[in-house]
Amino acid sequence: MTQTKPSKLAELLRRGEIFAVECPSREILKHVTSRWGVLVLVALMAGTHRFSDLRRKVGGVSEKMLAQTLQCLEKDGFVRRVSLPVVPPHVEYSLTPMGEEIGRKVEALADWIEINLPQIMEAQRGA
Amino acid sequence: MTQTKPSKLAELLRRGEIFAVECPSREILKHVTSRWGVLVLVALMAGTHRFSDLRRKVGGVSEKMLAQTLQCLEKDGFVRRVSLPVVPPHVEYSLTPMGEEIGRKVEALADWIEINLPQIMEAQRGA
DNA sequence: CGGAATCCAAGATGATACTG
DNA sequence: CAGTATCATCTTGGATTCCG
Repeated sequence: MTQTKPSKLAELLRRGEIFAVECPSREILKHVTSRWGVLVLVALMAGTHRFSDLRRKVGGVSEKMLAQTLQCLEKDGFVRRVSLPVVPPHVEYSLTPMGEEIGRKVEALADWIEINLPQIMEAQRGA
Repeated sequence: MTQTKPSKLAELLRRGEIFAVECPSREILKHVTSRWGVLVLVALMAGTHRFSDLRRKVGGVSEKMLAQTLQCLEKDGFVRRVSLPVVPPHVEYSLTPMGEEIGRKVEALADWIEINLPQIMEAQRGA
């Protein structure tokens, strides 16, 4: 394997690996585009939230799924978890720099859908 | 219902309805961010594909899920299906103008992940 | 070739109860 | 408050088979 250090350009040209079954990107994509992952990222784009704040904001999420989603996003390096050692417990969640970057992409997608919802609904009927 | 025609600005400011359980956007978001929805949209960004082309390109997808995903995206108005009445059957799938728009958002997300995968993997270990 | 239909395994999600 | 643990359920996804 004569493998030179992959340049930024090479990486940019390497598109399409997501189509491969074993591509690690698929896992990340799965986390980020999961039912609650999307909403949590968008919610955190507005700033730091406590666990219960997020639970209230993201309608319909259960404690279990919120905790699980947050742990997952934290492990991927998108979410920062700060636990203040007080009683009662106080835990703050915010986006890391990477989290903000990917959050922008996700938010762009969500916003597009919200804005174009009328056209989409129309297309659904019209077709 | 004294409902004035919602201005573009009003729509832009209406962010956050996705957080509501009953928001219709959630359904669309679900279709678009589904396991195979993302990959099909990105695949179709490269141009028209036949069913079996997509099946080959999108690694790991079963016939059932591909068909289901395509129908769903077609109903939402993102995918155009053209069936040529020949034998053997020949069916072409492509993106509608709306599909291209949302496809760009999805692709941007997928590309970001692929490009930043090294950093993500590093963060996973480092954290 | 491009599906539709069926059956079944696996994983995601939810309600509830409990804990530091 | 911020979770964890457990169990029940509901949805996804895949293998297979059949059809125009």
